[in-house]
Amino acid sequence: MKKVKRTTIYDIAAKLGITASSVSRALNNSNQVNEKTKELIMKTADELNYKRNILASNLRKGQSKTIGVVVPRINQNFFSNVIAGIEEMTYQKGYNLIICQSGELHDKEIQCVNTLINQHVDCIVISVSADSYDYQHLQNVLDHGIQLIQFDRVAEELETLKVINDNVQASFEAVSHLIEGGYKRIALLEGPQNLNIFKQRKEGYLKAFKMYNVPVIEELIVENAWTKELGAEGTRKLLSLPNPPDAIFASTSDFSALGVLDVANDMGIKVPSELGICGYANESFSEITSPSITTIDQFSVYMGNTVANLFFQEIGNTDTAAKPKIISIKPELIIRGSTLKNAKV
Amino acid sequence: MKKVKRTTIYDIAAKLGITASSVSRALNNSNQVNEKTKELIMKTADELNYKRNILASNLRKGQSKTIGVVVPRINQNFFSNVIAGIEEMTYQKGYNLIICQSGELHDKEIQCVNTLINQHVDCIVISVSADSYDYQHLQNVLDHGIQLIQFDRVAEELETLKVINDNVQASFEAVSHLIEGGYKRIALLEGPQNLNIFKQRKEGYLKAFKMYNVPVIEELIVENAWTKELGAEGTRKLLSLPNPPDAIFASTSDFSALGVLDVANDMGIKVPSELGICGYANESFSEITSPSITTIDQFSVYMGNTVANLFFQEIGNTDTAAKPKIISIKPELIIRGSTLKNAKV
DNA sequence: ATATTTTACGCAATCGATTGCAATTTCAAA
DNA sequence: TTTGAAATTGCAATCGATTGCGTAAAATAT
Repeated sequence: MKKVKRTTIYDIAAKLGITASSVSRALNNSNQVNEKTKELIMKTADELNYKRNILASNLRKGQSKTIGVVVPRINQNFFSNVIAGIEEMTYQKGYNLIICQSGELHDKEIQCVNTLINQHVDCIVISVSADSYDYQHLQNVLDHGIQLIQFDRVAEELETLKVINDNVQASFEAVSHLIEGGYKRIALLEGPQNLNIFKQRKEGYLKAFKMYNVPVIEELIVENAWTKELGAEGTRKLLSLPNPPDAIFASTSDFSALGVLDVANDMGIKVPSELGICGYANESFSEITSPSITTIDQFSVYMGNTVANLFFQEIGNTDTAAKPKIISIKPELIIRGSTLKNAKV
Repeated sequence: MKKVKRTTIYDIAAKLGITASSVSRALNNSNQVNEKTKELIMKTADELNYKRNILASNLRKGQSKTIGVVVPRINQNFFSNVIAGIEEMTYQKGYNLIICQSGELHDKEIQCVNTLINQHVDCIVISVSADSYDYQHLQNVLDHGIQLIQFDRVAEELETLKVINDNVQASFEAVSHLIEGGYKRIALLEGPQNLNIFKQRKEGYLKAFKMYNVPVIEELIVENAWTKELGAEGTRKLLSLPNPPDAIFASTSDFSALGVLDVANDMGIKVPSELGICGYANESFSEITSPSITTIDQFSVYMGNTVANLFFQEIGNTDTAAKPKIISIKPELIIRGSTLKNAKV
């Protein structure tokens, strides 16, 4: 690659016999520079193919107009949607996004966060990884005076801005739907309980049982079943119980629900008449399985939008005493074939 | 958010009664600073919670250690996988990724590219949007001395580094598979022909016909059918022909193939016995439809890896005369139920 | 024509890290 | 003890843009 000397404001200034100050002011559309000169400068800048050096500009101004995003995996539907949603909003305002993936690893997450602090980003947006056990690195972000916004998977004990789904409610509605549909023995595939979201989904599950006065059966709760494979494994165990469940709520994801469906098919168990299945996240495929899978939509793109807007709202806000905001988005239960026990399909 | 004065190398220097020069050298692990002082500096830096200001560093060094990525949509499986693949490699080398989405719009794409030039990124990685009609903005990237890598959807006339799929070959194999499977009238759902990838897929389709000495039937080629809806629409037209096809190659995507499957199901046409279906891209759902859809895997994550590695390889290379490299990845035909005409399923 | 206010522009410092060159110190060889 | 080389450290310029302060020039008022 050939080294090209890029044109600076000094080049423009030299060509016009003026100072860089005026050029800078003109380019920033300051009103303390003559209209004629301004036009001239603009024209020359264009001719010389000038592009402002953001590094220099930001260094001087002490900001970076950059937002760092840390997610477990970029190529996971939910996260890529949230990122798309963030980008949509931030792009308009001239902000850039730096994206990192933690790969669900605590150490890598720490590295990512430190990288972003180094970059002097104006804000860090994060959804913590599954094996995060402490949050010193997030506290560190705050100590550096960097705005921190957590979304979806959040460390609740940290007082930061948060954008979350109301997992309890969603889960509650899903299980209520199963109960009302006539299912009697409803199993739960749960995720790592150190993640708030999975804890909340379990909470919603239990809440529904309480509400409908149905006793909870411990053996129907399967830990750590948050992939397709683990979901399938859990299902096999459940279905070979002397008294197997007649519905399974795969609270971790649609992938896990897919595992359930696979096993049911293998074992010749009819869905939804003999076994109801409910997933979580409204992955695109959940609509096209047969039967299609009842699931919960999290409005992920909208969630991204919300995160971005929250940030912009806060930078305008100098009130130190303001309490950290928590925005909760209500997910929506999407009822499909897999939970329609009594319907004629 | 409270304003926090961040510690600089001058703070460290002052505390130790030495110069910033030495601090800088120590932090860069230069060997022209005494081991003892170095240790002391490191320790103090740590105590003061020092983080290097990358803006200043990069400004001075005239680089940004940042790679810009422009894709039509972040939250599209293929692209988010490529991005994940790029990130995997670049992260290790201390590079950051700035992500933009063009939304398939030419103008937004230009804006994105300009933003990235402003940012003084070291490299721009791009997959052009569907309605791009000229490539002045890409030429502009080169004129600024910024490395440019195109992937998947590329402007062929521009001499840049490219990482592509061998679409012709993949398409050829897919259609050959259909022909050999006993399908006689094979239709093509094609995408916008201004995108090289779709042109190539059509080429592969035609090539297979030639190879097997099968005449091409123009009425079986449907333009611009690259979403699920358009795919469905095209399929309806095709199947209502006096002499309908017995196989459809949805060369644009699995989504389009899904549209085909839906219509076939609606019309009571049996897949694969009465109608064969082949998609493109190996979306996760293609495996779980019934029947599962034969498709083509593009090794998207690997493609991202390749892009990143290509970049790192090139920055070491000062040879101006070197010709731009084109790396072609061979996709793989994944045969599934939807094209097994004669198999007993 | 003179005084006063605007307007437009220049000067020079600043943001924080890096680096070529010079100066000083250290240490071993003569 | 002197000398020369090597190892450390300091000085000061630099990257490019921004901005407070000051001044000259132009515009307005007296």
